[in-house]
Amino acid sequence: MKRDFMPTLEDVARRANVSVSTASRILTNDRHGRFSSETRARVLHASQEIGYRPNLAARSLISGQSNIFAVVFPRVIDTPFTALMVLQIIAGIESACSERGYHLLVSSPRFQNGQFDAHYLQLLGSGYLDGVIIQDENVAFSALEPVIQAGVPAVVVGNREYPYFVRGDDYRGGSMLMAHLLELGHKRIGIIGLPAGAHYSSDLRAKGAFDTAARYGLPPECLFWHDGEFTRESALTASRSLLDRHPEITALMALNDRMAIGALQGMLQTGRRIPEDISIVGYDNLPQAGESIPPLTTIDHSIGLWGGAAVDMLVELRAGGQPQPRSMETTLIVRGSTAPPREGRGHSG
Amino acid sequence: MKRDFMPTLEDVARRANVSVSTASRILTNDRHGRFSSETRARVLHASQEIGYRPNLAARSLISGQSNIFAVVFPRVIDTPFTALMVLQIIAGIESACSERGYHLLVSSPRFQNGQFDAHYLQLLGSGYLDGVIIQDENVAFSALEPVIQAGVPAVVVGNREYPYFVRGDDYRGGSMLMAHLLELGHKRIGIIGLPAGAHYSSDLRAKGAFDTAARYGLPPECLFWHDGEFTRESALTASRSLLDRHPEITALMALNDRMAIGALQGMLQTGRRIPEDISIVGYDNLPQAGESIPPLTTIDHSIGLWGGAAVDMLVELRAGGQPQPRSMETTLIVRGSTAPPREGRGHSG
DNA sequence: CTGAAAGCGCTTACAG
DNA sequence: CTGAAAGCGCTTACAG
Repeated sequence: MKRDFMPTLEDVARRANVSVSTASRILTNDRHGRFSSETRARVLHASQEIGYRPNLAARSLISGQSNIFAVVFPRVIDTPFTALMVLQIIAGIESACSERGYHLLVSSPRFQNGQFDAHYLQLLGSGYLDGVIIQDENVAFSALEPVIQAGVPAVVVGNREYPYFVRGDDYRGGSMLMAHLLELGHKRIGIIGLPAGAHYSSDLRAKGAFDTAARYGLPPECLFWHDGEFTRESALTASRSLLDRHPEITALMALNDRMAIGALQGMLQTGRRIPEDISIVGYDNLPQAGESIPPLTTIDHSIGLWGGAAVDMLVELRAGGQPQPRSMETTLIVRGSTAPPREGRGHSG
Repeated sequence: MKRDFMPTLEDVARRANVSVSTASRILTNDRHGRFSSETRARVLHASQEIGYRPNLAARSLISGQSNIFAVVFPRVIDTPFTALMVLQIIAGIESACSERGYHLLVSSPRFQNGQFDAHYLQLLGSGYLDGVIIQDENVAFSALEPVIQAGVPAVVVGNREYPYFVRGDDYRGGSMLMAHLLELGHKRIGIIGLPAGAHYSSDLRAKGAFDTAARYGLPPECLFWHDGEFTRESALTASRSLLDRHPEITALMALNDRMAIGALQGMLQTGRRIPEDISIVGYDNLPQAGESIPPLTTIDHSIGLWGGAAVDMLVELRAGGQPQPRSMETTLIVRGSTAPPREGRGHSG
């Protein structure tokens, strides 16, 4: 099953007429011993000639390091690999890993019967992983817990509590969105987010929004909540039912871009125009947010930079350091999906 | 750096009062020896108690198997990890791997200075990989080549020539799209695809389309080609310039859905209505194709099933079998983006 | 500056 | 049915 002939260190050594130790030291740039440049050249040359590649399993077994990081996105609320948000992050991680000489494994563990699948647990305990970058937003259970138990260095992406994290400022993002709508003059606002208490980031964004409404003097009865599932479909439905029940709403705040796009489509289906009849805002600033018609007002929290930051932290962690957690820049991006409410609307309930 | 205390087989053996060999055999379900159910129970129990997880590096070193597959999408024409098409495939592969007990590594090698990056080559020669699922559509150079050289079992996804593949029928897909437009009555058709001779699948789709036009008696001068890059942006521009130069065009065929969506947006920007003023078709049947307004007429080639099929083939290959390559079902999905040309249009040039 | 040797944690003939 | 031993391909003290 194995490739017919894979040259080993011994082959290199023999060919270069040195011991295996010497070959190993030269090939790994060991600071031990200053080999004559002649020896060094011989080894390098021999290695080249026979196409030597170190066996990573052997190296890993002896050194306790695999040069493999894993990115884990639990399969729960969401189907991770088709969510653009997740992809943006993975793309950044893959680039950074590749630049720094790490390989990247992807894992999307399932949670059932009170625990994560055995395959995931086996991976964590296998010694294969030098580190894990993990999104762990579900309040009800933690995919990070088994990582900690296994003693694998971890960096969290998002809002679960952990000393090493990369995240945006979700509270502030929610705040900015609400402030933007209020300053445009909206007075009846629908909000679509995950059920309260389920998801760290969604909760924070919502809290930022509610607190800000209060600060601006808008009573809670003027905010209309509808549960969503972070998917386009869920918000398509949610937006329609929200406006069926509360036609006085003049602005819709979706707690991610995917839902904002769903809401936009839902509103178009009812014949409303965006932003003339209703304003819509999202969160994440996915590429898609700029491509919808009209383009979405949303929050940018620099997700393209998360992957690189997370990998850097993991590398530092492995080197025995205590990396600073990273709160990424979070800004409001105003585009065409928001405008003041039409005259005579939004001012009385 | 390694977890402080990782129990080994020896720990299990000691605790269960058996030899390491016995512990190993029981834990790996070796058919060698029929252990007394009492011994078996003791070992299983001990293993449970101390939370034993096999060290995969050791296992891999001795067995020559890692239980790791890699999915590789070269970073060339495209930025793989944000293309939904790629993601659909990866999602399928990840599920299938997880079900069958394999871990999944992702790699997106860069091609420069006439070869792929060292990191990729090192991975292939490392002995870490039990198999590779690879997309290798670029005519100019091959990411599959080094895989073969390294002796790693491979399955190709798409149209590069190789005995083990999973793909749709791109020639037939291109054919069906063209036939659909011609039967609606279109006589001046724009086509946006990758530059001829660059990309296997794009070329086949184009060839299917051109051949079919000829078969229907439409002269080649009535087909207007514009190079694209498989991205939304490229088609947004391409569609506009195509119609600037050839306003007689009544239908646009984009060789993937992403470009079809770009074309749709490009046409909307010029004030055209879809499908009244111009019909648009895509390829792939991504979820997004059904969500645009109007939804896209496109080709479905079952990409959700590709991952599972590819993993199955790899598993069979590793078992010494000769898996049948798979041509996946390829069908025309007619939606709202196509209609007959308006009266008096498309009939004279 | 270089080498012989031990050992990482497993699996698997080989004996019994 | 069970165990002692060799060995997978490396790295790294320990000697010289």
